Amino acid sequence: MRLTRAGEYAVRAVLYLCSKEAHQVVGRLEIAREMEIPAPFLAKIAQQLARAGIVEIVQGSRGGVKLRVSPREVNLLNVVEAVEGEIFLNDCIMDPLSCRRSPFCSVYRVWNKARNQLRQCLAEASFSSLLAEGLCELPPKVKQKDGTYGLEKGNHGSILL
Amino acid sequence: MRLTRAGEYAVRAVLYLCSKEAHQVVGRLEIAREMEIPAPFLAKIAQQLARAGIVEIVQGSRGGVKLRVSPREVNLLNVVEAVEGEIFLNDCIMDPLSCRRSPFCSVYRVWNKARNQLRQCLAEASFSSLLAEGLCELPPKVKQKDGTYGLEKGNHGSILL
DNA sequence: GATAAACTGGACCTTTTTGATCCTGTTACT
DNA sequence: AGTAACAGGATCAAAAAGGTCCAGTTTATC
Repeated sequence: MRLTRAGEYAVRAVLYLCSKEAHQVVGRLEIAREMEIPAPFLAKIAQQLARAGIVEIVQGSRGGVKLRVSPREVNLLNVVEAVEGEIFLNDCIMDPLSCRRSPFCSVYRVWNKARNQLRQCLAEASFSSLLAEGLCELPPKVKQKDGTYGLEKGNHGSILL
Repeated sequence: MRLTRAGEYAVRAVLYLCSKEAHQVVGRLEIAREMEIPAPFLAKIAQQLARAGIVEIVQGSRGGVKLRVSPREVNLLNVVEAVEGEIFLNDCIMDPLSCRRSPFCSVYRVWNKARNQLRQCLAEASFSSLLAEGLCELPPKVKQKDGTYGLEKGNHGSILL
């Protein structure tokens, strides 16, 4: 009942991209370094985010990843479900046939409510709102000329979840 | 991000016990048979429920499991957390030190809200209310002389999640 | 056009978790 | 005393999580 590392890394990566200028291509190694994500693993995660239409992967020299949607249009639910698959909480909701009584079961109804509530909560958290709240930094945010928010080169973990 | 089999079985087992008369000792094999739970696995689960104070295990001949609390006093959250451990949804909430910025992180705050909401939802679902809503059966419930609700011998899955 | 930088997709690997089973010992009813 | 039933630890297989590696391909730049 918990978010996987892949899900966590995906959120970090998208958060980093959102802190950059729109449609800017960012190298995989840069994201991995700044957000403390294992670089080869990030490659897999980026592919899943690309399949979900959240990012676009640019091949070749000077390639990398760029955001395909605006930070206002993407939320925690999108990103988490892109890498973890749809959230169901339990088997009888994922596959109602796994339990013959599902539609009539009071327990089923509670889980279904819990699931809807959880997905709603994550869907309400757009990345623009997450960034607006301070980017997870201790010092007050300062917009810098490269478009990032107070991220020094080599300052690992300035944006961390 | 889903309930384990152990969690599902625990809910089934407690639901079955709640459908019996108060403090009635029910054999492990009976519960396993009626609720379609692997019997040796149920032994483990019953021990966890006992450690959590939800049931009491009666040893010796004619032994088994009995409820230690009333169906009004036990809810889905109690039972699920008894076998799965406390629900956290993600690592940074389980262990705030795993991420240096947790208290200042907007993402952390969203997950925390989601977690509280989920636990609240499960906590509101007492077993007495779950039973009141119909015990997951298709036919209207009929109280029988053995204290169960419409469970015929060998009618597997009359109470299913 | 050659080279180097960078991603692709699949294969592979290790560790942890899940989902059990089994066996010896103990408890308690008859 | 005998037997029914649980305790608790050891064990085990399958699946998922978490990652790594490599041969191949794409693209910018010299």
